[in-house]
Amino acid sequence: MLDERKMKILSAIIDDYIATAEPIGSRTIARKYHIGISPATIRNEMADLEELGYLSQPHTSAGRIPSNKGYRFYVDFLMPSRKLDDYEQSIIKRLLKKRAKELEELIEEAGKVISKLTSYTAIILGPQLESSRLKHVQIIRLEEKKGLMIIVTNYSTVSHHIIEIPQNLTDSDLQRISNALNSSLAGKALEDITQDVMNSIKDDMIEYDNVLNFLLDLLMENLDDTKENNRVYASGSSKMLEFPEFRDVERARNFLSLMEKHDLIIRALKTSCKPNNITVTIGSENPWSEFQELSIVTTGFFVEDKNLGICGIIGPTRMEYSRVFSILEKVTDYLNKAISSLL
Amino acid sequence: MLDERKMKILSAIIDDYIATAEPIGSRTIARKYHIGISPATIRNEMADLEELGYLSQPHTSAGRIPSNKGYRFYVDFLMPSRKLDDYEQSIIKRLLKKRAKELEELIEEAGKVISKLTSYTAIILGPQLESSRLKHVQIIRLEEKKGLMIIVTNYSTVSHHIIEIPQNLTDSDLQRISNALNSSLAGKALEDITQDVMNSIKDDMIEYDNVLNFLLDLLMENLDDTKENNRVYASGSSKMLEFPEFRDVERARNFLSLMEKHDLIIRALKTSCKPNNITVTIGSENPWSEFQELSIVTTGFFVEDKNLGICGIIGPTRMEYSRVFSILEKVTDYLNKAISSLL
DNA sequence: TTTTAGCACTCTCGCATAAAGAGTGCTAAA
DNA sequence: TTTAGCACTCTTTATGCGAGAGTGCTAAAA
Repeated sequence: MLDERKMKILSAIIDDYIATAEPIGSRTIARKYHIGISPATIRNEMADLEELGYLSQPHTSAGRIPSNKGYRFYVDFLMPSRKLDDYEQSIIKRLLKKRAKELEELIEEAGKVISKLTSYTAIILGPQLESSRLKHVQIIRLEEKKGLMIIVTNYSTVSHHIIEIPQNLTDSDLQRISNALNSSLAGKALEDITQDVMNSIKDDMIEYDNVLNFLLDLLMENLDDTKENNRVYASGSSKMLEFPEFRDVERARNFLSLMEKHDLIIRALKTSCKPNNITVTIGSENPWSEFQELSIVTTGFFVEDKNLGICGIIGPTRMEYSRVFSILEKVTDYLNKAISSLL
Repeated sequence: MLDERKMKILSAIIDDYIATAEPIGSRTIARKYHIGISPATIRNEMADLEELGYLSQPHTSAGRIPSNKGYRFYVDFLMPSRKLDDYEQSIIKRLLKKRAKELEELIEEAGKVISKLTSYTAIILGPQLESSRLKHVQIIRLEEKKGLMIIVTNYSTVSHHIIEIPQNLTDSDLQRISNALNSSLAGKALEDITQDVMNSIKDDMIEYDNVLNFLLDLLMENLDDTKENNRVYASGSSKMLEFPEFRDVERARNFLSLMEKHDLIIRALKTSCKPNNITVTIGSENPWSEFQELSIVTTGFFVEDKNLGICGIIGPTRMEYSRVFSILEKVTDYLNKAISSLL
């Protein structure tokens, strides 16, 4: 563990580097942060901190910048906790006031708020509907052979699928089948609706034997679609180009094309996130090379204590962690409230 | 009008500039394109072309680059028409094979194909549902006071809205109201469903007088929502950073943040597009300053001769117009077919 | 009259050199 | 243990210079 003075110096260096993106020298520390020791002493301490792996030097005669280990120590022990200012408060509060009617809207809105307030890229994953319960399923006829299968969950998400209707079914058949499906499936968690459950329905409705297989298979398929609706809401990626980290076009391009690879993002966020806490993955802590120079901050959002999705922020490792934490915390807090008031 | 030789030279310069992004000198023209005259003569012609406004010079001792007027002339008169190669053909054909079940999917897919093949940003606007016909409307109860209103058009688009259901309505009331709405509204174009039409329904169903107003207002509102579903599908904007035009981060940032301003994009595309032709708006031909350095190529896509939306490409003014035209033409051609086979 | 060769001129780009500035590490004194 | 002093390193910025590319003009050739 570092002693008091080293921590003070490390903290000052990281704060300054986050603010300026320039390597920090001993003189700067002595001048700006009044620790009461001379640059020479600070230099010695800095050499120690470098040897311990918390700092590094871009070249011999430059100042120091934090290493990933340095950021990690900062986030875990040094980072000041921070209150939201009035502006941030008011923007976040509006989230709850918007009174969105559907979950997706709300989630998208939350993403926009996060990217607006932090200037980093907001990523939201979800809603993950495995643990949601089926509220309603209905088949409506549109044409002779074409129908609409509608699946509503208790989280107020609706998904619809255009399906083919077997020839010989009348409207009242469809209604009866819908009713039967509802009475046996409504209230069940999506993840619990397995092939077995489906089979037991078949036994109850032997009258429709010939067509039911077909419809149940369709329903199963559509439920799967609904479940794995792992949508990625990304917002504010163009703002990232304002950071000096992306002054190099090649880097900017890499970042932007990474943002278009939703599978990589989903994997990285899921790996990073422990839903109940706010977690940070700093640079090379992330196992995939695409994220080496980036940090990911994530936390889960919930409904009825079930993890519904992940709120995340992707930015350069030189990130204003303190600000990001405070904002992300508050936004998910409000998002949780907004979601439960939606149901 | 330009004489034969000037056109040859202008054409050579623009072709070369589109390929290399470097100013072209008289020697290059003489060497690469065998027009059979010496650099000195070409120089004279180039000076003329500059005076006429078709070319410009970045600085005194540089080669020439095309002006907007030059590009315009090129697109209107000089541009070679071009056949698609096998690769392009096969990618586009897959569009039709995909057999998407819904219009939105299809449109999104078309956007991806365009951006993949051109490397420019694809923008698709639509579907515009004003002229679509209502195929089905239904209200389903989800809870005591909560229901789902579903609107299906003859273009197979589905939109749903969670609504509040007046207390005193039974399920069979809902069904009866749904039926009544269907029989009086189904088959009508969305744009023809006006307040007057709604009022005449009220007359037919005086029994529900007290709640009907409320539901009809909701329906009206939701129909409006459905109509103005002016979604922007943008795809491939990160690829644009590969072009030397965006080697400057500031420009790249401007471009990317423009791509996030969907209202500006909608306005620009709508202004630019004459649905029945493929149209180009080059640089400052676009009235809004944000697009000064960009060109927009657009064309409409249709269903049953009704304009359903706009397919467009946004790229630097130094765009491979010939390639873009051929691809855009073919994609909308296939898109039109795919849409009509969807119905 | 049109085309071309020749040539002086202009401007950019790359490169080397130099000076300035920032910061370090080491040594020796406080 | 801390600090002042100093030599040293490395980057950044400015400057100058030559090479290269391209032009416009003039005068000769076709």
